Amino acid sequence: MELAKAYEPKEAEKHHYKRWEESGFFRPEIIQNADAEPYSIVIPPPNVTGSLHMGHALQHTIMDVLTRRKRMQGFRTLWLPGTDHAGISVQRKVVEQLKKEEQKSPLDIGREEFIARCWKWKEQYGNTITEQMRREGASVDWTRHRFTMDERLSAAVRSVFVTLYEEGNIYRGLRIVNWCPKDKTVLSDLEVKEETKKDGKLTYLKYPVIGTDATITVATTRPETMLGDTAVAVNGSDERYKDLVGKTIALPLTNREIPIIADEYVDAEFGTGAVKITPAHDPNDYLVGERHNLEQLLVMNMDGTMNAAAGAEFEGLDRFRAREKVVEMFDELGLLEKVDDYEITLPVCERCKTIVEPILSEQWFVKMDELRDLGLELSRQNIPQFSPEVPHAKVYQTWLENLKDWTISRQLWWGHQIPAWYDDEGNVYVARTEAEAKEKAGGKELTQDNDVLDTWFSSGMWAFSTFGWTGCADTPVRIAGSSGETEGSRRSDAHADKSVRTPTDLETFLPTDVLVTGRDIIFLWVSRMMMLTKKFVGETAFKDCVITGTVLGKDGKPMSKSRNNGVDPIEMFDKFGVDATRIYLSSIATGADVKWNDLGIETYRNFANKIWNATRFSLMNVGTRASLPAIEDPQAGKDARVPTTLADKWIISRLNRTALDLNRALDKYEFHTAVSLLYHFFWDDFCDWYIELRKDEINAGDAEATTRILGILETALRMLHPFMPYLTEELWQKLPGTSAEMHNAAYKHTVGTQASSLLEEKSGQDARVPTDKTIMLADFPLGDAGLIDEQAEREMLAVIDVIKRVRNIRTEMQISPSIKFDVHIAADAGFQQVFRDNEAQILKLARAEKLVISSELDVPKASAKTVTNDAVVAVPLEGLIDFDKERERLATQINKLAEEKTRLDAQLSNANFVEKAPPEKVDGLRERSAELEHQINTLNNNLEALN
RNA sequence: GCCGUCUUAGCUCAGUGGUAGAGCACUCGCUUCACACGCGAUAGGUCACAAGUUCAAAUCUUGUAGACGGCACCA
Repeated sequence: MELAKAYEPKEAEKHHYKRWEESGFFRPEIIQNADAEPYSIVIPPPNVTGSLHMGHALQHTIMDVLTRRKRMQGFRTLWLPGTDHAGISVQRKVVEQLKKEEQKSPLDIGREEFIARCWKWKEQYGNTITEQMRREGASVDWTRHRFTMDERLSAAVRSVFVTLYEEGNIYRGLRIVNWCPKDKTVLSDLEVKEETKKDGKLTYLKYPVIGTDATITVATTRPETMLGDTAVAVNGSDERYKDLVGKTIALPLTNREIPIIADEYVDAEFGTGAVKITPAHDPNDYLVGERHNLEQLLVMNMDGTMNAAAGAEFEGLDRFRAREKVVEMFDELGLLEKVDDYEITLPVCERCKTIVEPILSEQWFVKMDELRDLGLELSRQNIPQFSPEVPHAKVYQTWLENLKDWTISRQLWWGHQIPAWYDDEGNVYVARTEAEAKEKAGGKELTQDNDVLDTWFSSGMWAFSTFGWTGCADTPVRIAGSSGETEGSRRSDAHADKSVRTPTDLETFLPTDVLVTGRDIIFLWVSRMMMLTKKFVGETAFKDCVITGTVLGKDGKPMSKSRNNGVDPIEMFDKFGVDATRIYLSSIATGADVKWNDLGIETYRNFANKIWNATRFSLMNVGTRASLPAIEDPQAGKDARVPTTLADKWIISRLNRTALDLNRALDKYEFHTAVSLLYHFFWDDFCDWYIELRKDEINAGDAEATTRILGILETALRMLHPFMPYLTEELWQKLPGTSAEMHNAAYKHTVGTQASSLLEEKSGQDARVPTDKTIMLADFPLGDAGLIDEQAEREMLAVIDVIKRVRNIRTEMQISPSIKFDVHIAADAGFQQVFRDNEAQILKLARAEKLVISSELDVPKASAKTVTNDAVVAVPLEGLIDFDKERERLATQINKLAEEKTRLDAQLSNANFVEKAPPEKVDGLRERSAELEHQINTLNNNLEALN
């Protein structure tokens, strides 16, 4: 069998995914074992407006690694994909499109038509990311793809809303909210970010006090809001203003009179100690206003212009223009005290960066007390278990403890319209459907609330709405809902006998096993999913939560369009291959930020090529052989052959050790450790040593050696598969002896039998009969501690040491690789045997002519000598040796050993150390010190012998 | 203001009480019959700084400096 000289990722990426998907390999239904333990992950649904970025690539890789490993282990595995309707993002796209193509505004075409356009947009452009996920190799079950505005998911949203409303956990109220004048919608606190403005101004305005000549000075960063002032507040204990409290101010530019009040909120030390109070435009002023029963005067429109209440001179002016004008007019009136430069941080809209206006507005809110307590209760039990735990567990809990009510209405059209209807008198009826609402209203004509729900309201239900929960009669309910006095579970009794029907997805896959996401949405999404799932299904949404780091641009800043420092994953796929990109992303420490660096990915491109070529080598002799014994799995009980050579014992030991460590690392979500283990096992142990050690036999066509290497390789490919699915499938397919018989027991007999009918029944699609073998369903190596052979590893190390020391002599003595020389080794009887048994290997890898093994060295003076932990090695170099160089070489080596010995001896001469350190530690050092002394003496003798 | 993270070889990053690691780059040598996306051999670090705890600190504690993140406030 001939393979190309270099791995061509695109070739492998072309056909495997389609086959996997069409064969139903991604579906949990393919499993034949009824008792298989489920393993499930729901994807953080990307925005339909989105296209794949590095953050997705990273998270998807992690999820796919987890999913593929569990699938190979025979779990009933589901990774559920989906997309989010992304309210504002889609709406903005469609508004832009409408303006550009038809010069129309949403109002021109009306709500219904606008929403139709949004759907159209979604159909047309919303698949970008799902197609890109196929390229990634993401093994998601596409037949279970969900969209947050799917009919059933929307029904679920309405159920949750209605229930929370009926419980009093959702209310409508007039509050100061974050308003984005550009998007013309309210934003939750989490959607508001901060921007520091160095050129801010603090303006000091003088207000005349009626009945006196005095003025009172207030400072403000938003002078235009003075038009809505309804009081000036001072601290009651502030001597300066004591006499003014209770007096009245003639508010300039208006003909209003406002009181001077005393309130503890005011800090006498700060500014002038007097604060203008604008209850309709500032959250703190709002609270002061409530305490003092002040009028809430709204002076701004929702588009950021001033309204009629601001006065005729200001009406219609943009808020920033009005600001200038207020200052100008105060100046003209002689009431402008001063304007100071002032660095200020302003709230801005997360998406459009427009300065957010705090404004009084009637909105819907979720009262978070009960939900918060549910979340906190879990959090105290370490649910979810964050990886990495620091700092997320603590930050998450602290955030929950300080949780405020959640503004859930949004002034958009695209989204879940709030299921609340109003009659002519303004009475509200909350119901799942308009019909229900009408019934409640006694048949009155109703109009539905114009607003839609925050996108995160529906995302927060993702863990259960995706599994079919609607909260309605048809919800596939859970059997033993622990909290479950929800509508859904109450209606469940009729179907509650699990034994007589197929368990629903909700029963099977919730709680999900792990959530993988970025830290930016821990509050927005993770927390809400935890709380809502607990409340409505009585379950933990997920047990573990892996928080990935951020892939930064080359400049160390987060990738963004404005910085133009983004790296497109698709470009990386094209340049280095999907598998190289995946395993590189996996090699980043969990949770750590990393600066993008093409060199990192190149490392793994090279690694992929190394794997390709190791396979190429392993297969080279296969084609010429008529028959080969079946390859066997070199794990306990799976390989009947007893390894005879040291190299075999050693590589089997290393393989099993690697598999054990690998699984341990993956269980702890330490993907970078896993990658490092695989990289070094494959490259160092397998390629650099094992292949080289057995090369001659393999080239000579030795059946045992050829089969053995294929067995090791095959197992390694399975370990690598979750990280590098395309490459490993491509190569595994080419290995002789691989077959569907090697699939995990849970998938045996899947091929061509039950699975196809099952698939057909479930998906309704033309499920092709999967007659082919696939590494995807092969057993994931777990490793066996019983096959770790400490002795073989020690002996192999001795052999490797000798080879390395001889190579070192060759290089240091500048002896051409083409020149062969004799090698003398002195060692104890045990190691003599080891070296004798591996003579051919040592000869080959040290490029030696002859090996002389004895208990005492007997070599001419003109020899280069060296020591290992287990042997003394000499290379007679008559005519080749440069004595000065050899002295230098020996001196360097002695120095190194002596340094170590000095350190150790210093420690050993410390009575405190000997007394207090663990005895095995002390003994270890003593042994090492003795060994070093021996080695140094040997080298010193050699050095003297040269003189 | 509060909470937290980071600072390790030229670069990008692992490690986290017991002799400092990787990849890449660098130096030297190899057209060795799987791979130059390769092979072999070197070199390179008082683990930001200071003090403390400990027999032992890069690792724990405190402080300092620099980089950064979250939350709150911002008259």
